[in-house]
Amino acid sequence: MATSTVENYVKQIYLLQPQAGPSHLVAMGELAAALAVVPGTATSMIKTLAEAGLVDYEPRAGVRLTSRGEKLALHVLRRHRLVELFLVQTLKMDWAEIHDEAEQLEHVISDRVLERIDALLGHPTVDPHGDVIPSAAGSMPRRRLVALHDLEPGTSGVVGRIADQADAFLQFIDQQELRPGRGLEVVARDTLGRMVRARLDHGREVSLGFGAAAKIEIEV
Amino acid sequence: MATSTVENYVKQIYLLQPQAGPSHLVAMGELAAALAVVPGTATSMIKTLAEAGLVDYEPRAGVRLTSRGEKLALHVLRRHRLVELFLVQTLKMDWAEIHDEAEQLEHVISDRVLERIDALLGHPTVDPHGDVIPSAAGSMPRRRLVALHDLEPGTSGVVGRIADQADAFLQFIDQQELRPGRGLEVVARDTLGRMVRARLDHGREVSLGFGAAAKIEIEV
DNA sequence: TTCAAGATTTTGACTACTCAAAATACAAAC
DNA sequence: GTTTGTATTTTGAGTAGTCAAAATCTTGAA
Repeated sequence: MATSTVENYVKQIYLLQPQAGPSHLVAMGELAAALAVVPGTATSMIKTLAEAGLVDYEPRAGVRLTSRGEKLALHVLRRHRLVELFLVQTLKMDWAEIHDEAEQLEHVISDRVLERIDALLGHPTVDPHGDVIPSAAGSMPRRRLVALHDLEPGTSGVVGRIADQADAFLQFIDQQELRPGRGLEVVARDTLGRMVRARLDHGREVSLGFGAAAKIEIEV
Repeated sequence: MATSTVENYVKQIYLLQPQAGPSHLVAMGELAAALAVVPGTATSMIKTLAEAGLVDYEPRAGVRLTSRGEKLALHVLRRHRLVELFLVQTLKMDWAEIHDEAEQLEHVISDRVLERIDALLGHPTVDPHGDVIPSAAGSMPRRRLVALHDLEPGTSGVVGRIADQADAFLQFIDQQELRPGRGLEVVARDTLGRMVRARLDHGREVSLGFGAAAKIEIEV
């Protein structure tokens, strides 16, 4: 059985993966910082995880989860998010104090207890922060995502996925403040000029060509 | 903060103390067996606990909790028993499977979460096995309980505690409808045949060997 | 009083982490 | 093409807990 430490490592890699470049490799420094250990510790621990088949490790480049590693990460995330919801919903705890509690509990909740909590809460799909709760089978439920350039004006939604891993494009997305999680509403769409205009949830507006908008997937 | 291991040691010493002689010293061998470690491990660990002021250690004689140790033990026991009740009552888990779960959870439940659970359950005083739940302040009322096989025919009382957490035994108790709270009257007792017969408060009668009856403690 | 049996302690070694600090690789700038 | 700065890896050491097996006590019987 995986120790808490192992679970924390794979979980953290999973969470950092989206921010990683097109290689999907999480840098050692970033990982170490996120886990609050010195870089050398992360290096040696990652070697152990690689032995165990949970990650692919490319020295001096970074780490990436194997499918087994990802499965474990999703399992931990499921526990974490169900526990958070449980703390808020059943135990009426304060929104702000649940994260650290869940951080501890996520490592000792058995499958049996977890499924009881899941049932008690009515098989929820999102946690209090709006993060999707992975399914018991160990996969994230599929979300219905629509490319931004396919949305009619007036439609609103939340950025769910960026379907292009190129460095430059991701930097552009960052600059435009279009990272996943950002809410927006389409205000104009010109099929002949092949461009779309959206107002972000904090008021700012952005214009994009269809070529770029096609790669931005929205949860309507 | 005490590690899980430290908490387990003090809890176990607390639980073994009543069976200890008038010296109140728990023998190393017993402690080691209860914790499923080799005796040498217990010895070295106990020295650490003595350093920390949680136990008084008399080499080659045994250990005894200091008042600080007892306070910690009661705190762990409170967590364990509230969690057990919570698992049965709120999560509707099976009587027999809760002990091991609670064994894990008792070490990661914060005071904040614990008090929420306590409130949710309505500040209960006993757990599903009939064991008294120590108060938040760390006090535990002693009850006068008598083993069922020591009761004279004609005596009546209420099942107060099941002194055996083994799965199979708990399932047996369930089948025999002898859970804590059940009223009964001893109708026959055969010291030579080593068995006892009792009529339950809903009319049914059960017969038990002394071996089993010894684990059923009655509040007269 | 001596001795064997049983319990206890000591010793040495191992696992799973961790840090501090020195060594090394790499990319970017000159 | 060398240098410099930063990220990464290596090395050596420490902590908490554990086991196996040898050494040592204690006790009760002969």
